Amino acid sequence: MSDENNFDKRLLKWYERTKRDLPWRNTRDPYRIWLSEIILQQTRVEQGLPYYRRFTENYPTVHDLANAPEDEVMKLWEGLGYYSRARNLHSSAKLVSSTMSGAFPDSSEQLQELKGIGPYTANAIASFAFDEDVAVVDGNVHRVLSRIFNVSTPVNSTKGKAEFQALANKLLPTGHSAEFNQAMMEFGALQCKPAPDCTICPFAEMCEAKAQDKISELPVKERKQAKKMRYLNYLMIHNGERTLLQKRTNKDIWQNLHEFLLHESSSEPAGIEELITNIKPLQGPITSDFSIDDRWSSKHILSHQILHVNVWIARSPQASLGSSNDGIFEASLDDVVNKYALPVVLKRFVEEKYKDIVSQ
DNA sequence: AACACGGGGTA
DNA sequence: TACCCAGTGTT
Repeated sequence: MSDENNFDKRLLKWYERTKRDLPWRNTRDPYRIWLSEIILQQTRVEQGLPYYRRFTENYPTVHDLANAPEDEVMKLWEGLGYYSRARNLHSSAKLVSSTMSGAFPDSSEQLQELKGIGPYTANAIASFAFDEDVAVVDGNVHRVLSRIFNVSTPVNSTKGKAEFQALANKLLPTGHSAEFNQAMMEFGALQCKPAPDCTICPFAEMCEAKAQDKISELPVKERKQAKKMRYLNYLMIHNGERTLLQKRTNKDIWQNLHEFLLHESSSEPAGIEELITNIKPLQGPITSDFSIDDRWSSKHILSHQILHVNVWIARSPQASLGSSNDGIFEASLDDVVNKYALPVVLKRFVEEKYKDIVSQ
């Protein structure tokens, strides 16, 4: 139909007039495009931009990233969230650097075999770096297509995923996937926003959702997930110079990030005694000779849970704090700030309290 | 198909 | 508060 035939021309015209100058649009290097796409998963351009600059500066090539220590990669990712992205990034960099001698797969299908690359990212890299005729479908594309063509199939259903992908592929002009995909996402990000100004929209007169006054109802997304309440109670034992630290390894939030000795509970702990009872190594190789200096509390609201974070600051007079075979180790306070990646809430704690602790 | 996974911006 | 963001991996 004619509306659909004109769609790409109208979109590209808008794009040429409105597009932002973003660094990953000025390269064809698959490595940099891949890096930008991983960073931008579920992340706004403005938030991801400084991280992209940091990574390309520290790791100009995939080999540089592959050869970096994992703790260093996690530290560069600190504060960006969804930390499995950083682990998969590093893991895939090693694979590409070694077994593929630095050359990324050049098709969407093969790209999806890499950890951290799903349908969206594979199509993005394949189109931006290799001009493959595959359409990207992300949150922006859902908004744009559901509204202009009045598609109310839930975007996160199996049927919806197939439908939006097929529609986007149909609209894509052969041989121009890179520009078209950039334009679709830019249009969703700048014009067809969750609460858009339709008075300046180039599709206003052909937009089916606008004609039916259904802009605010589209796209349709099925939701669930109630917020969970968690109490993370930390004991920070230090001697003014070093402190005890451990790395999170469970299938849970903050995997591979560092934290102090932890006792998690489902309600506010009775007191420090509860921590001392429940943190196992305290009965063993960790020194029990300490005094509580201070207590710091903070409520951290995440998308799917509310974290009550309590930190008891304990000073030990002993030169050695002890350690154990439970992955607990001594780290200098300097390294806690500069070397190890911490969850944002603990990073905030350190920033607030670091000077107090070292000056005692 | 349903969940888990972060942190920050916006209305 | 609720929703959203250049989504992916696991169960």
